[in-house]
Amino acid sequence: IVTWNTMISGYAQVGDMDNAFKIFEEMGERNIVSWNSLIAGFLQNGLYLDALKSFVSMGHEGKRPDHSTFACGVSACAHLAALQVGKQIHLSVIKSGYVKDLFVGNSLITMYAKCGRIRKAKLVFNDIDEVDIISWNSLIAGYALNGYGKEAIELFEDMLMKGVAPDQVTFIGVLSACSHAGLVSQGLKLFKSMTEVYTIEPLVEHYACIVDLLSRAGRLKEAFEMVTEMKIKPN
RNA sequence: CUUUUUACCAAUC
Repeated sequence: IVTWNTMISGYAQVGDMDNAFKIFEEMGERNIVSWNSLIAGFLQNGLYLDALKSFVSMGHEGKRPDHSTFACGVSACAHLAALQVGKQIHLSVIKSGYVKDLFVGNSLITMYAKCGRIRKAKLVFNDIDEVDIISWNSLIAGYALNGYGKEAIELFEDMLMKGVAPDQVTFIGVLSACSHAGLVSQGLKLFKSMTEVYTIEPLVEHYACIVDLLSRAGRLKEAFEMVTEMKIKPN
């Protein structure tokens, strides 16, 4: 079974979900990891509906999801903005006792945030005993997505005060928040601190946030200069 | 052997 499972995730990692699924169907006996590998594979390849369908099929076959399955199922709902299904899965998470799992908690934050339920996302965050960088990043990105620039920055500052070191994903979140909320000088300041204080090399995503920030503010000349002068190849 | 967070644009809701 382990060999078959490894093949499923191997195919998934190279983006070949047709063969991953073929292997899954052909194997005689499956365990929870077989299902998780398939569902995670769909998720990683952007096939969210297939991920969710597989999550449901698994239940129909009488298999109980574990923390990984739930994290993936909730994440699929997040990407699909499937709030009703997401809430249902949240209920079964509670019933099955996986509500304390960080991976599950973090995916719930994202799910509620992507469904526009930012207050609920914050509640889930607050309910987690020991949040990690992913929890912070998830909620910050959630605020950004929903246009709450000030809150995103406040959360970022809370994070720093708790001694958590931001990473590149954190900055994608805060910079995107600044762009959506029109916080131009804040955004530029954060971008500067990212490289100078936190010594994080900007990715194309960070430049995109700044170009977006400047462009939305009507500062097209500076936006253009940012594109032409950026250290990496623009996409 | 499997898990959660990651920008812009367009489309959809």
